[in-house]
Amino acid sequence: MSGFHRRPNPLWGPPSAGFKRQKLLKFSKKTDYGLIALRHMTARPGESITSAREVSDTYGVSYELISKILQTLKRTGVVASVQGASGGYRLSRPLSTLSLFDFIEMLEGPQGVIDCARAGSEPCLVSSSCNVVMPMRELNRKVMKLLQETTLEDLFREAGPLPAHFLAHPAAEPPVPEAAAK
Amino acid sequence: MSGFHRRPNPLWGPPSAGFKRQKLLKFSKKTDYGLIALRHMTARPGESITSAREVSDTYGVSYELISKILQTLKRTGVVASVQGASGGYRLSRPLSTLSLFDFIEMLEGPQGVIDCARAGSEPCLVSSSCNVVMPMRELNRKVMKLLQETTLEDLFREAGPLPAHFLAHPAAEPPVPEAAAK
DNA sequence: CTCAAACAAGACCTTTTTAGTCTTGGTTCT
DNA sequence: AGAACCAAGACTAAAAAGGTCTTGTTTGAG
Repeated sequence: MSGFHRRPNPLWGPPSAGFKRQKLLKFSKKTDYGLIALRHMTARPGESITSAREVSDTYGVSYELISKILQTLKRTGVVASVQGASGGYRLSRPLSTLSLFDFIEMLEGPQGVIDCARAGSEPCLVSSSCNVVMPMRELNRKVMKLLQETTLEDLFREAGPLPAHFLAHPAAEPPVPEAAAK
Repeated sequence: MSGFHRRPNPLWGPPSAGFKRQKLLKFSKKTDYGLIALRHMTARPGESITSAREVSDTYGVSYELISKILQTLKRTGVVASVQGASGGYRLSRPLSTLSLFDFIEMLEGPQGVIDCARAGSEPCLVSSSCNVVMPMRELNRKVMKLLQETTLEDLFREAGPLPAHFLAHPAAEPPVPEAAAK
């Protein structure tokens, strides 16, 4: 071996402050985009229907992505879809009845702090007498409770009104300088 | 050299039905193993020193992994290390002063619900007037508070005493039926 | 009655993150 | 001197997440 390759490893190594990304309670973009979409829809009381394309154009997120998310939300009964040319999505239940907990589970699957319990023969190497699982469950319960007590309405109300330029019709006047160039 | 323990390691086992993995508040194994190690150490008041090898052997987790974690914990002042043949690690502060929040941050990095900040030129597509960020921050604050209010001592106390077979000296009597074969 | 715009669904690819292994070096007790 | 530690980092493999592409169906408008 000729010498040591001293490549900087961005993960793991660096002193104390080299951390890169947040985790814990970091919802994936599904939740993120889902919230954005619902927020957008609720903020336009006049127009009860919103297309995935509109959300995609307004916020610059991938059409397919937002599409999938809205489809999931339709399956779980949060929105209803309208087929056809001038179709789209519409809220099908008041957001005051939708907890953040439920919303997240819809998009990200079952939530929990620990998943020692598995389908395999042995649940987990240490689980049979794992001293960590039990107290974690308790913590988990508390966090979940917090999420259950927060409705999307609460969340959006705290956020204040949607800025005007998000409400403008994309067709009416595109505020983005860059042309679609399609 | 036929190397190290070839344990099956079924932690995080096979894909379950439907959703594959839990997220949200799912700590990585770092936190998991870190807790196990600290728990192990606190449960043996007589023996104030514990080697990484001992933890690794007792719980069947990779020696290198647990080693790295303990090294990190040393860097952050939770444990102190003792070099040499009969060296190891020892708690260097009471766990009643260590919040779960701090512990997790030590091992996983800064925590938070949202990271709109992107590596690109713009921080985030919607961040400048994102209606979702603000209320999320509030939620985040609550969750973090919960983690801050829980100390590792609380966590372990709730868990009850460590089963006896985890306390036995590995050298004294190996409780595992399968021989090390090396 | 055709076309454009929308929903619907799923296969596929790319990147990032995580878990785990390997190597080398240094310390201290016996 | 050697065994049993800690210490630090590079490297590899596997998994997850994010994103794209493709194909099909419905429906309103011209």
